[in-house]
Amino acid sequence: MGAELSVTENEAKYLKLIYRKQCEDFSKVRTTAVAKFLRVRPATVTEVIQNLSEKNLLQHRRYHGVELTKDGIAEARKLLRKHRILEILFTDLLEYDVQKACNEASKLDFRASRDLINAICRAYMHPEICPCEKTIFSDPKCKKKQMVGKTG
Amino acid sequence: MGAELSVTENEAKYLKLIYRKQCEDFSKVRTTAVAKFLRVRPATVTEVIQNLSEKNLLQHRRYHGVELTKDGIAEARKLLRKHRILEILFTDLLEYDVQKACNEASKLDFRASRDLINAICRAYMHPEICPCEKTIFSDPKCKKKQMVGKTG
DNA sequence: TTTAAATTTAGGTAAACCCTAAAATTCAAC
DNA sequence: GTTGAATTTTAGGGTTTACCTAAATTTAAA
Repeated sequence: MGAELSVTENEAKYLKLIYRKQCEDFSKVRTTAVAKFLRVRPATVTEVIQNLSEKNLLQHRRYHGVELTKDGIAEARKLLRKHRILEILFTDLLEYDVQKACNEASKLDFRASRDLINAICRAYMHPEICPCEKTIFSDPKCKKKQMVGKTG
Repeated sequence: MGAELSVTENEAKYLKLIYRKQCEDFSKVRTTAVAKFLRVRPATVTEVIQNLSEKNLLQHRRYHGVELTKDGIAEARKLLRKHRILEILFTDLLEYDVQKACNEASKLDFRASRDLINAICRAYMHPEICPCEKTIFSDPKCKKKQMVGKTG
């Protein structure tokens, strides 16, 4: 819970990847696999993992892999929420296919403000799954549109 | 025309600013004014200007200000097209006010792909002015939607 | 012509990412 | 159990980006 240091865009990329592998695919996160996927050297992956660990977003047992902390999971979900809401926008409004939508969303998700994402979420009636069927995490600050006039 | 080096996000910010001041407001671009606006020191502005000059995006006469080159103007317009198309999206779909739309667009414009912008452009029927009444530069690759079936 | 304001140069710092080479560790096959 | 291949980590660098301060330099207005 310590004063959380900010995450860079690159670190965010690792966080999303780790979350998806670990929490959604239930597979082990291997340094070499991550390195291959991101086209960097294993030593680079270790370094980033150590940085994320210093920011208390994951725990790292040398040679034994990583585990996201509570904060790490929360951060990853915030990022994936943004990512997936953007995917909804791109498939819906622009008729992009899933792959293309995911690609574009990856370029923008980190930069998109929480407010912007919530506005898009509202415009699309608070979707609960993204085009690839993954769950879109909710944001307590994302309010449904106010009804005007009497209810019923 | 030389093999154009890529522009960083920060340099893109300067380019947009310089274009707006010089080509749209017809006012002189002063180092100190830019520094004040971007909250950096004048020496920093000079440095960035020198980098843009090395990339052939503007000409710099020491102590006498800058002038965008053909390439610089083209690059600035590409960026401002992206910025303004995003503004259209945010004011239209999300009912953002001009100020808010501009803010959010500034965070994303540099990262948004040409293809994405053109898809949004199409979805909004190829708008020609942005919410702040500035012109949206056109992209020759941005095709109108194909009509299906017979015309007329 | 002087001098205040604006601009540029010189010489830094820090952070973000990435690398290679070498060392440490794991684990699976003997 | 030992060993050796594969994996992972450490150590020590490198580059780029983006900033800064302090000291020149240049401009332009009084």
